[in-house]
Amino acid sequence: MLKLSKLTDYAVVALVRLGQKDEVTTSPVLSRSTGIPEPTVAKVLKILATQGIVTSQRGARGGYRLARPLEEISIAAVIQAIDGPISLTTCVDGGDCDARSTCGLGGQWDMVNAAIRNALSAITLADMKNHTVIDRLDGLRPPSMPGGPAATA
Amino acid sequence: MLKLSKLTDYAVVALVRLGQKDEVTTSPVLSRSTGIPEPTVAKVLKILATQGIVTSQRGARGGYRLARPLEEISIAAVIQAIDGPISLTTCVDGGDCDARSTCGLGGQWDMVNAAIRNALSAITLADMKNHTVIDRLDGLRPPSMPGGPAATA
DNA sequence: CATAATTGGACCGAAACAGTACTGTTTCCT
DNA sequence: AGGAAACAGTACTGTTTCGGTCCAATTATG
Repeated sequence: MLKLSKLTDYAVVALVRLGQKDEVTTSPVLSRSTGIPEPTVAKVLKILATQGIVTSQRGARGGYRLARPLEEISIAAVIQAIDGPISLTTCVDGGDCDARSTCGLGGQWDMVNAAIRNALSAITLADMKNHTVIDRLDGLRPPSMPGGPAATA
Repeated sequence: MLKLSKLTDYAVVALVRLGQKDEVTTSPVLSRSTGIPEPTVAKVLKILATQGIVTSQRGARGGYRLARPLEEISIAAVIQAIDGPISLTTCVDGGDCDARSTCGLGGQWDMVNAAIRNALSAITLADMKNHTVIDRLDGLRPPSMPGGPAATA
């Protein structure tokens, strides 16, 4: 369905919440303030810690803290941290595409991937809080749609 | 992994192949010329037919034909035909997002969805054959990256 | 030094997906 | 008119991935 996992959704919510206070926060606290089930939010934070999105402090009085301010964390970074690399097809690099010869289109999907990555990299977590990104999104639209081909979508 | 289904990949390959000849083509022929297993390519074409991407001719000497030229079929249209609507989160419209109150960010995901849809609508199947889309993709990049926030991805 | 609190990593069940097979309907050719 | 070819629809099965849970490693505190 081209939808990202629910974990990623949780991650964004948790990260935005984390960005509101610049202090270490534990999983239980984050669970209560976001409504996300405690084990789940713990898992999400764990993954984000390994990816360097948040820093972790183990032991008593431990918790999590944003590694960077919200403005410097793109949606693409979060998605890549949780869901893995953004590559729409398996036959991008080193994939097991055995029909490469008959397929006709060599690696044209990379182009599509790049387009999506661009769109996702332009939106930061800070933008998810306020609506200030809309102006910038207008700039993302193609300057002219020759003949109006893609009007189907 | 934010990857689209393999069926969609097959669909693009089959459609591009269909666009090379303006004549009805059967599933077996398409299977041989693309390397996609016959039952699978048949399934894909069936779905595409119901979505109006291709037209079908039943009976002997039947087969499939593009409903529109490749230039007028966007990647987004194909993805939506196979994988369903492009909506990254379940809490977009009428979703079962029960944490809407504590979630903080209302429906900010719609913005992200729109960005992706834009990127995907700007690429047509014809672009998948030739590399001519690159110029237009440059236009998709945000005009200015203030402070370079999303440089992470 | 012992204890409690908290993260880190491994495990397991469930749901969605890809792929396949079968049956029915329609159309062309003989 | 009869048979063959090809699409249409449905149902089934194996696999993968996702979401969630549990136990072990680590550290501050008293």
